[in-house]
Amino acid sequence: MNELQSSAAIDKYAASCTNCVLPGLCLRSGMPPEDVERLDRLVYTRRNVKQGKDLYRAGDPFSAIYAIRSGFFKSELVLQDGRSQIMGFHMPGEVLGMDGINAGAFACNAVALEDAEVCVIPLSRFEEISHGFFGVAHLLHQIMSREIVREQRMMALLGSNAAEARLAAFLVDLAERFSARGEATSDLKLPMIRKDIGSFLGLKLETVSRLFSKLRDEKLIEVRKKRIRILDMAGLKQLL
Amino acid sequence: MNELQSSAAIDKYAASCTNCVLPGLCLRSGMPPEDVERLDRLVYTRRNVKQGKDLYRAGDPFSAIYAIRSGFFKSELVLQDGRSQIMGFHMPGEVLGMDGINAGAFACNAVALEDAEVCVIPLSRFEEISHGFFGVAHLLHQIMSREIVREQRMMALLGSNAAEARLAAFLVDLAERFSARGEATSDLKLPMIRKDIGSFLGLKLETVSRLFSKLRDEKLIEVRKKRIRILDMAGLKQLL
DNA sequence: CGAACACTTGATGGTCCTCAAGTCGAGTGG
DNA sequence: CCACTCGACTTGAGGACCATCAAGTGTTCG
Repeated sequence: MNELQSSAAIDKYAASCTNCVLPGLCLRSGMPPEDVERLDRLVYTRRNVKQGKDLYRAGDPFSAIYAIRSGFFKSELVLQDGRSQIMGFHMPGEVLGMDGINAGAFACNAVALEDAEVCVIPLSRFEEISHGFFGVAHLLHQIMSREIVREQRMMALLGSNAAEARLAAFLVDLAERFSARGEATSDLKLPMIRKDIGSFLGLKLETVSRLFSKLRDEKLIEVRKKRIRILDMAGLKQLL
Repeated sequence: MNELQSSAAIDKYAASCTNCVLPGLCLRSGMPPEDVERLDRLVYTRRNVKQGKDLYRAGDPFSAIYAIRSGFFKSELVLQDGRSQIMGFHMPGEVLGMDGINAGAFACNAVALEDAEVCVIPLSRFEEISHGFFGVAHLLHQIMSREIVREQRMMALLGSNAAEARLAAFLVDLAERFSARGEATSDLKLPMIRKDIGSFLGLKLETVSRLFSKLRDEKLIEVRKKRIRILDMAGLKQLL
């Protein structure tokens, strides 16, 4: 529906990868400048998503992938019985929507945890252009493969049975992803609620809360609602 | 190292997607005939892997992806402390090695559970050819996306806390994959040991054994060692 | 035939879930 | 501004489920 906006609006939100504020992340990471310029041609528009609204829902036809410019997202899988399972949290510089390529429809809901902005990369353009555009094709493969590896690590985490280790791994992972974006690595703002953390880690929200308290008692972190401060990163990593 | 074999051996094992026995699966699923012929040019050789041997190991340079012609594989992630986590089981018609694209090295060990044969699709060729070969590029994207979705479903399974449901889902998934290959859907030969099933599902081998016995007592399956017969598929699905 | 491995089954204990009560903070309307 | 409400979070008590430890059977292979 956003593709239907007026051309004035398109101009207003016209994206420019060349001038993108994201520091060498997103789709253009490691790209030579001439490729970044060509990448510009793939990106028609940006799109704003209000907190709590979704970027896409499971079953929506797969029409684009999205690069996050600002704001956190969660992706959730809704099961037949109505319960939902959090599949991951996504921060600026990361790419959303790769799960839609297979069936031609998105497999998850992508919900904004804060007011957010994304770059829209329409499907129609991207396979067409990457066809004659070697850098993009390889980059796309890398991003998809990274997604596969990320999920493999997550499966390994869920398979390991220590709840405390899972939460520690969750915090370490977030800290490293913040750090890769040049942000503070010890002072984390977690925009997601305890229930979603629990769903992601295969735990109940009460367990998550108890474990935060436990890590606090062990002097590994400080907890103030959604602000988590890491006091002893080495100690956290030792729990894995 | 297999790429170094004599040209006679190469001829002997020369693959032909056109004549492949796999019924519309593997890489060529849904491809127009002229594309299948072009696909032939990507596939240099086949390679045999003896039971218990590995096709590749974590850290090996990513030099090819592999389409399984015969035999089961498991992929395992070895953690720092030496314990290993099973990431998945793979049957003929499926593709192995997608996790290597990202870092340029494989992330998992791929181990043959039976004597097996794979088609080797060298990296050097495939990105080069898919560059000027639209059908392959799209197909590759689909296969990678399918892998992402498969792992998402697996994560959802591990997040749900019912051990019996996990094992039931495992059996249903296997039955459906056999069925997609035109094989018997109720009489399954599981080439993997209980310990690996447990690792995959986040359970201990004793629990897996107990759950097989429980499903047997509930008249949902018959258990004879590695042969599992599904007596009540609807009943199994109801456990999810 | 012996040894190593795969598997099954039992007893016990720990971890995490369930149910429940209560605090804190944000947002709303009187 | 305060009372109210609602959602997010914390903490406690009890119990279910699965892991652990252990013993024993069956199978494979040199």
